Amino acid sequence: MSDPVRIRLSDVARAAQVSVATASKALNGTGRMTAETRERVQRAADELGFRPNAMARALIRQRSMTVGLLTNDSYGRFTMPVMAGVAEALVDEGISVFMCNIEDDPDAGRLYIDAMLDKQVDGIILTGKRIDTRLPVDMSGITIPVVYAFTQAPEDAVSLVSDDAQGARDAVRWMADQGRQRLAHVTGPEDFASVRERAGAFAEIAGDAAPVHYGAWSEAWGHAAVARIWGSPGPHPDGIFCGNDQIARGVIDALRERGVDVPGEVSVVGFDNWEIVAAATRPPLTTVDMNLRELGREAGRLIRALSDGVAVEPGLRRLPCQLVVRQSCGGGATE
Amino acid sequence: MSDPVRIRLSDVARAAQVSVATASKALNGTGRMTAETRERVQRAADELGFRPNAMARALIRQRSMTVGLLTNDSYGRFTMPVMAGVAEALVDEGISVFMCNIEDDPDAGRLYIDAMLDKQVDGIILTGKRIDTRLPVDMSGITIPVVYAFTQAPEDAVSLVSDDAQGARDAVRWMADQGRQRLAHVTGPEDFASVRERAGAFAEIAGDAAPVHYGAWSEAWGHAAVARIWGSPGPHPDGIFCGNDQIARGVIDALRERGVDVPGEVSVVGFDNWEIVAAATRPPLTTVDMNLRELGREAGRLIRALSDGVAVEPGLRRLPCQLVVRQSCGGGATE
DNA sequence: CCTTCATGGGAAAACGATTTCTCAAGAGGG
DNA sequence: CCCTCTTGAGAAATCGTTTTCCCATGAAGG
Repeated sequence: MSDPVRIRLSDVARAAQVSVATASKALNGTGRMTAETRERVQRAADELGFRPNAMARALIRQRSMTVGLLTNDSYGRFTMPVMAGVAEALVDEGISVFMCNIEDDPDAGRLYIDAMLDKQVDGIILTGKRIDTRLPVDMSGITIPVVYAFTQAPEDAVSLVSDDAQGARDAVRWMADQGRQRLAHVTGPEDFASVRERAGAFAEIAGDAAPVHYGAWSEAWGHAAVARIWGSPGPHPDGIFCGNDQIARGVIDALRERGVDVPGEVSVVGFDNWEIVAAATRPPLTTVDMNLRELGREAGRLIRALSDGVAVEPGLRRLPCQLVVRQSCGGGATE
Repeated sequence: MSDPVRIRLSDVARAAQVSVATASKALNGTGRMTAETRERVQRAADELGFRPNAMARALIRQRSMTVGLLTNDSYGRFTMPVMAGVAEALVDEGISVFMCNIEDDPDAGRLYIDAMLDKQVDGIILTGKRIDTRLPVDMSGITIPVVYAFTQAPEDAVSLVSDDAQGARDAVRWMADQGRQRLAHVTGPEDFASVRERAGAFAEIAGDAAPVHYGAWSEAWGHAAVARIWGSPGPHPDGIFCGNDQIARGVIDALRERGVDVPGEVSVVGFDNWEIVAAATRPPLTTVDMNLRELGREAGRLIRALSDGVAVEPGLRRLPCQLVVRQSCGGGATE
């Protein structure tokens, strides 16, 4: 019941009858010694269950093997996958991640950044819920590596976003390939960069004459948009590309309520691949996945490279999105 | 452009013309010295922007001011609020949280637990997505404080869950108070402890004769349940308590499609207060909030107490849920 | 036989704080 | 005038590693 004391390197050294210096070198594969000595130390370490104290190691190596992840996405919709990717990319190196949620509070931002700096993190990844707003933190004067992932970044920073335009193009092209001729776009507020980007891509494929309806990021707006479109005269669209999955959900529900068949009469495609929404629509939603996990993985790799001193070209990197085909658009698998 | 060197305590000491020992004591408010000296050191520290190296401090104090948070809820639905609460409770003490997601992978579990131990965390909080399954990690032999929050715990552990029975009772009682007489319960799979607990509470208030329909945690099941109930003869329920918000959403949608007015003819109450679902139902959903953030806060407090050596009674603590009244049940505010 | 050199291993200085002693100086008492 | 006691401050040990020398030893070469 006594506190099972932690085994120190000196304990291993004593057990193996060598000095701590030799023990350290043996376990780290550095220094020169006979194979026999190295093995003896290894064995002793294993038997005693030695685990090096990361604090002591960090102190001398000047590397804490820790990175900070700051987000303002309290809901976790975007952050959880990014974080999973980051962790995945770094776990093999024994690097762990400190996650902090600052919810748009600049004070919390300062507080957490300071805490990270005090803890000597090797790098900071900033991530958020919106690609065109910055986290309320002042990163000037920070000398450790910083990577921006899915949040707005200064020009000269290393940053990562999803290639919304490509994703949108793929989605719209897919509808066109299904033979849809009269396409429409129902999306969120025009002041979101991702809205403009997706709308631009939509126009690129569907033509400048194809209507774009701006509104809110909600199911309610999807409903309202359908009411508006079907309420006006003229031929109705046979394909609707939605700015996100919630809007798509609203659109599909509204169409069903009007007796319009999806995907028979109208194809619908969403954006985000938010499983919980996409899988629950009737029919299940064909939508664009932003590959946030891969984005997180890349962020992790970049942070690692940077803190290893590898030169990394600054600037914005766009990572490809992927169309996930379900049934709301025809032509899909029967998932 | 040169690396703005970090200020060390020795720099402060030199600037204030005292020894590091005195500087340390001055800044920590310990030791004996004239007020003038203390202030001088303080001033020097401020001017230089001194921030103590947490690693060095942790090494000697044997406290890393860090806690680990392990979860298997990759989606973050439950973990994000818990984590926010934990961070909130600990940030004032300068304690940060290491978050790791193990997604039910025992290898990842071991890996992350070891990483936390190596990093000398002062405690570990285990949390999950389900109250009646354990995380796939072996906690035996762990000597630092452990708190279980919203996940199954050994008998003699300190653990925290939401009081689902109380939440369910409140919800059902609320429907009864609205004059609903024929109550039904549509819920998830019977092998979930929370399903049984909520169903038990339902029966307690609605009577043992009131029907309980077990199924899946999905919208689809909500639909199916309504089809089944309304498909059979006899008077239909005028109040449906649902096992979670997704089921409630399905139920409400199905009722609307049948032309049954909610809340006019039938009241519906959900469970979870998953904003994104609850706010999008038509009408907005009255539902039970599990107060996960407060649960996280309490977990943080407990971990802190434990690592301060305060004695904490082991065992299960149930934290109250709260009914959030919207419009799906009548009687509510007009939010 | 003497010099040089490679080799295995250890002593000790870091890393940046905290904490325990120790000590000089001045105050006060007899 | 001497002794004791308080007070302010510093020297040094410590936390648990890594890393840089440095030193024996024995082999090889002239």
